[in-house]
Amino acid sequence: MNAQKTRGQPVSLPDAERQAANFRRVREAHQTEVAEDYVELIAGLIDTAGEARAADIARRLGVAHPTVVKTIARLQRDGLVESQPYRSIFLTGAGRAMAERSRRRHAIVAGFLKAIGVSDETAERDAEGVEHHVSDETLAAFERIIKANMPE
Amino acid sequence: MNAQKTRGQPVSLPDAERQAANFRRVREAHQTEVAEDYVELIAGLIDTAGEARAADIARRLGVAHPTVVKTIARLQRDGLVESQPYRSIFLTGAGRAMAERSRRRHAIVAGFLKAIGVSDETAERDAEGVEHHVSDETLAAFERIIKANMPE
DNA sequence: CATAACATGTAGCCTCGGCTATAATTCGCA
DNA sequence: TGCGAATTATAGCCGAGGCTACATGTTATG
Repeated sequence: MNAQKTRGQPVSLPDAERQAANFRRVREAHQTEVAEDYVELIAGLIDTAGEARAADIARRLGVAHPTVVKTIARLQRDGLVESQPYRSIFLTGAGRAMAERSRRRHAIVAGFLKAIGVSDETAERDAEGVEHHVSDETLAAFERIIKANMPE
Repeated sequence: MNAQKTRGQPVSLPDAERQAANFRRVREAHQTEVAEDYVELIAGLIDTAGEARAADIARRLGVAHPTVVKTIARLQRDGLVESQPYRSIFLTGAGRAMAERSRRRHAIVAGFLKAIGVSDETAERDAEGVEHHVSDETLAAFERIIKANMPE
């Protein structure tokens, strides 16, 4: 339990375990980041373009197409998308659900940043990175503030 | 230049390039995340415990020690830390500078979240993930709001 | 002062998410 | 209708960041 008896100072060591838990959470979040970005993008492409093609995804993400192909295979393995050789990509129910959640998060985070005076461009940029790391509690706080600043 | 002439719908395609740039930025940010976490943690350990040992870092991060050893080697290669076999770890000038920046970011993000009504625990948790993705502009907006909510 | 307990290092494995180069398909259009 | 161009797939590479198992140092203390 208490590991700092033999070497090193007593060190207070207030919350090593909690800190570790936080870092672990971030690492886990990072594992789903790519998936969230893909399904969100795929949903958007299906909406606006009628279908999601690997080449488009690669263009929008700024990566090479083989990267997309490999990632899509992973997403399919994980039950988020369906795809057959040389055909466009579809979302499964789980994929659509994840896309919806991501979309909502993204909109709230970006909207919030704009509401507190961040420029549109920066808001979009930062939202892309931040959206994967905000808890529901924080998201709710963001919504509250958006609403409060709205009616003016 | 315009790649959507032959196949696929015209698609409006408003800002594929900008979107790609945003994603690229997030990927780059992610490459420095681990480094930031390490130097920030090392700085903290040196301050509170007098020295930074690999075992402590592993405990605080919630990873196995070999992971820490390997990462420290990378950080040393990149000029952020100094370490010799079986001795504790030191920050270089660059490492200290990065640690300072990270610490400041972390404090601002966490403080901001608390200021808008997020619980302390959640604020700390979310700050850990969010801090790596907020631009200076957003950070400034956060500070403004902290200050505005302070004097009450 | 010897040794057990703990810290550190090494070897070797894995997955993810990038890449380039090359092969295979599909589709638009002449 | 058939061919060339664009798209998609495959092979094989890389580094980051995880892990376990095992080897080697260090140190506290009996």
